[in-house]
Amino acid sequence: MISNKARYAFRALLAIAATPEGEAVTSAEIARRYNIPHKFLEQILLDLRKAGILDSKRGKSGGYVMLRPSDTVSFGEVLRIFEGPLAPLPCLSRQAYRRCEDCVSEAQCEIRREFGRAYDASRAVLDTRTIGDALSDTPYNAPWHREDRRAS
Amino acid sequence: MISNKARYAFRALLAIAATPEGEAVTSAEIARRYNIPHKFLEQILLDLRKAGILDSKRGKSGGYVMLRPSDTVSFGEVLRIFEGPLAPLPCLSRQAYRRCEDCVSEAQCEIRREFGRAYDASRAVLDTRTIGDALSDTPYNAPWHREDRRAS
DNA sequence: CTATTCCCTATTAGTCCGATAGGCTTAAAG
DNA sequence: CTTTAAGCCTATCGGACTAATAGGGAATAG
Repeated sequence: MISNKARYAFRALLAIAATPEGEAVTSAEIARRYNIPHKFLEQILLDLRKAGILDSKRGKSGGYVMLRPSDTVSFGEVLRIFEGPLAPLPCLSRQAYRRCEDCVSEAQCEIRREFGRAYDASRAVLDTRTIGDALSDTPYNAPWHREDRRAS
Repeated sequence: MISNKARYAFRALLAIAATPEGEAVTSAEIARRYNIPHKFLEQILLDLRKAGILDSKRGKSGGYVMLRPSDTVSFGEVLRIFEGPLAPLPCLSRQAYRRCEDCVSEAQCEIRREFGRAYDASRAVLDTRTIGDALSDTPYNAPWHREDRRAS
């Protein structure tokens, strides 16, 4: 299960990305629409701003807007901001690699192999799909349906 | 990241499943081989026994053996014993469904849709691959390579 | 100048993780 | 029948994290 914090972040991002260009959304408005504790949401939006995803305007008629285009912000990126590394094992994380103390041989570790597969599959979605995709409901091209055009 | 507890459980299961039929493995032996705190491991093996996956023999020359064949025990099943529901959102769990309080319309929820895809992809590995597969290194048939023989 | 909105930090209750501890029960070996 | 090696069971505990709550400070439009 992902944390409430991360889920609220997605809720807010989708709302902000869905509003017309140039128009700002306030934290209070988002909190009201989705029943999110207001002060809690403020912290979350602050994190998203510090991560360079949102921009904010203070004072009356202030609020939040996207800093980067919504189709450059993947679900994986946002998730990592609030949950840390997504890898199921420390030895599978690139950004936070650690050896497992109970591992005899990483190269032959069955646990690593199987969870590596699960992680790859999960990442194929999370690191590919963006907030923009989700909003426009761009059909998801699962790898097992995807025509791979890299080669030609 | 999965918990140490779950990782130790896999380590133990793989060790037990890999020993010749009829031969029991002691918790002390496993703890020594993999640097796992012994008393902690005991609790884990107890959980696996209560879940009907392992059988145990007490007293001198006792130990643990598989109760069910190792190729009927999936990674997903074991994971659920120690981590609870694997679904990334409460509204995606069949065994522990809960509505998200910040959700306006579940049917149109973009978060649910995208995480549903990630969950499906992950489950395609975790609920398919078994301890037995992992030991024999049965090649993983990713869905995007798999020949589907259901229809004919 | 005032209302509105974002910005920042501290605190807190509760839960979970990762062990550690201590003793009880069972059973094979001598 | 005693010893010894195993599993069985419950309690406890420090530390980290989650999900808020709280209280104000700073900027800015009108």
